[in-house]
Amino acid sequence: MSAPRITIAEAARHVGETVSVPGWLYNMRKSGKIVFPLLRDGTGLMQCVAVKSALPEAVFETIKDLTQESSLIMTGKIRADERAAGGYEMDVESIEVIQRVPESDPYPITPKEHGVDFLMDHRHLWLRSQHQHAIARVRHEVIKAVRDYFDSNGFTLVDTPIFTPAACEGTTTLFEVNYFDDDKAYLTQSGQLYNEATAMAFGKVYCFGPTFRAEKSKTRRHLTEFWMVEPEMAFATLEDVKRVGEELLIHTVKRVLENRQPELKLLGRDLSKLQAIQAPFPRISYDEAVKILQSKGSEIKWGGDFGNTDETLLTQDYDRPLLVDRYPSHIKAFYFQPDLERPEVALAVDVLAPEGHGEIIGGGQRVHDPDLLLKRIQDEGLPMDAFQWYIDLRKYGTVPHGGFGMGIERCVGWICGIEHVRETIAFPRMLYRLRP
RNA sequence: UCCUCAGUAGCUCAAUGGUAGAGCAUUCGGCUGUUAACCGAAGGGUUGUAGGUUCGAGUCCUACCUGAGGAGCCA
Repeated sequence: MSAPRITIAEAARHVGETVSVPGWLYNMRKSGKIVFPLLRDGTGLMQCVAVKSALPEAVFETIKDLTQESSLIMTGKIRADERAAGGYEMDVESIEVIQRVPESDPYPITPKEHGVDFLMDHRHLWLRSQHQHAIARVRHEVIKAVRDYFDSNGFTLVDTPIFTPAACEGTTTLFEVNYFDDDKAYLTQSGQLYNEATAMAFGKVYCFGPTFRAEKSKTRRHLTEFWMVEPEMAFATLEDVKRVGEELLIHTVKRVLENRQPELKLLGRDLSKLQAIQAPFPRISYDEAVKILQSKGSEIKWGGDFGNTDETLLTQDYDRPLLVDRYPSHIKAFYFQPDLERPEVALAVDVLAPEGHGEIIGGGQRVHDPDLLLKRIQDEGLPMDAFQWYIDLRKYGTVPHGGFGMGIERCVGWICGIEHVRETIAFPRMLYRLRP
C-alpha cells in the first residue's frame, strides 16, 4: 500500500510513479483551490501541486493549513514540468504530517531578507536555506578533493594532537586548558611540528583537523576555530612545497567545478574565474612583491609583513593564485629554513587567493640542521626542554623537508565567492560569537 | 586593544526636534499554474540601557551594552 520512499534528488528516475518524499515545507504559494507546497528534504527542493477538486476535503485542508518548516511525508505522482524550479513536481495524493509548526510561534527565517546578526543567532535554522546548503556542499567537496589528492599521491593521513604542551610558533595567542597534572596545555594552533615527526616516519603525511587561535581578530577572514589541512614531506625543498600547493588547489577547484556546478550557480559564482585556475600559478619573490606594492602606493618597507590591503593589491593583477616566497626570516616562525645564499630570507611561501580572498596557504622548507635549529630556538627565547623531541628529529637522520597549511574556510570562501568565512562552516566560532 | 558605523513591530527598514509608519511574517477573507505569487482587512511598539538638554527627544549631548566593518596578527 505504501509508496516507495525517495529523495528529491532521485525524482528524475521516478517520473510517472507514485512515491513518498519525507521532508519539510520550505514555502507555499496558495491560489484558492490550488496550492503549491515547496518541499525541502536536504537533497533539493521540489514543488508539489495540490488541487482541491482532486483530493479529499480533509487532505486539501491539511495541506492548505501547513506552516513553514513543518515536517511531513508527501505522497504523489512525479511529473516533469518546466514550470517547476527543479524540473519535476509532484501531484499530491496524500500527506502525513509529522509535526506542524504552530502559527503562534512561526519559523523565524522567512523567505525575505534578514540581517547578519539575526541570521547568526539562528544559525541552527539558517543552515536549512538554499545558500547555506550550497556552501556546505562545496565545503564537503573541497574536503573530499583535498583528501583524495593526498591519498592518491602517496601521503598518509596521520592526525596530530589537539592538546599541546607548548606554542608551535610562539607568536599567536593560545587557548589555555587547565586540566593536565603535568603542565598547562593549549589548544593546537598548527599540527606542523608533529607533522615533521610523522613525516620522518612515513615520508609524506598530512593532518586535517580543527585549529585554534585566541587572537582578537575581528575581520571577515578570521575564525577562532577553523579547519586546516597540513601536508609535510621528507626529502622536500621549497620548490616541492610550491608544486604540491599549486597541484592541490588546481585539483580541488577542478573537482568542485565537476561536481558542484549547480551549487556554484546558485551562489552566483562566476565560473570563468574558477575555470581560469590552471598551472602555472604566477610566482614572485617577497622582494619583488615589496617593489610592486611600493609602485602601487603602499607604505610597506622591506622587512614588513603584508596587510590585507597589500594582499589585495598584489593579487589584483592575476586571475589565479599568487605564490610569494622568500620572506624576511624575522617575520616568519623559527622553524623556517633560511636561504643559504641570503640568510636574511626564509624559504617560506604564501599563496594568496585571487579576488581579495587573502592568504589561503602558508608554508615552506623547515630547518633540518641541528645546530641551526638550536640557535633559532635560542634566538626566539623559546623553552628548549619543550622542544627536545623536536630537536631529536634533527639528531636521528635529519633530511631537508617541508610542508604547508591550507585554511579550509578561506579556500571554500574563495571558491564560493563568499565575502565572509563565517558562512563556510556550520557553526562559526568568532571573537564575539560562541552560540549557537 | 584601537578606529568607524549601527541599534525603531517577530524580520527588513522609514519617520525636518512636533500624532510611531510601510513591506514581509502571523490571523481572517478572496483567487485552479503560482515562482520571494497576488488582492482586501485585522492584531502587533517601554524606539538597546541609564542619565541629560528642551515647552516637547526615535531624532541633540554623555556614559554604558550589543552588533557590524576595518586595523594589528594570522590560514
